[in-house]
Amino acid sequence: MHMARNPHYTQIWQTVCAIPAGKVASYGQIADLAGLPGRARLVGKSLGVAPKEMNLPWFRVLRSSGQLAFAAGSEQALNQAGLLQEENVVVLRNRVKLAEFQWKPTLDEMLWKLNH
DNA sequence: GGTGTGACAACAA
DNA sequence: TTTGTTGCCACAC
Repeated sequence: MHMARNPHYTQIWQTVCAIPAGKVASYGQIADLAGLPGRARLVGKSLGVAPKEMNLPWFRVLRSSGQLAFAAGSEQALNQAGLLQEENVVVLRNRVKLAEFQWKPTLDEMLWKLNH
């Protein structure tokens, strides 16, 4: 019997869904919260393959620097910046000020996941 | 099963 | 600040 190669995508998607509107998280932070420390790149990949119907708040996931993952001025970056600004997240020069907008999950927000 | 590739992170200049 | 290097690991060929 071999497991269906479930590469933790659902775990990652769940975690991304938990980011509240108006807040952002880094790829590494999502990986950590999903129980996959050091797998930030897997987070990016899993967002890339996530079904659109899932309506994931993918745009709330940024680099650890606060930079958007897409190149400044690219269509994707402008789209992401627009979605963030709809939530009153300020994007300047393709970057979000993490000190102001980074999600800091409370203990019960983290425990919520365990009840799944 | 070897090789190249990421929507990354940390660090060095 | 910006750019390059390296570590990382699951996945697609």
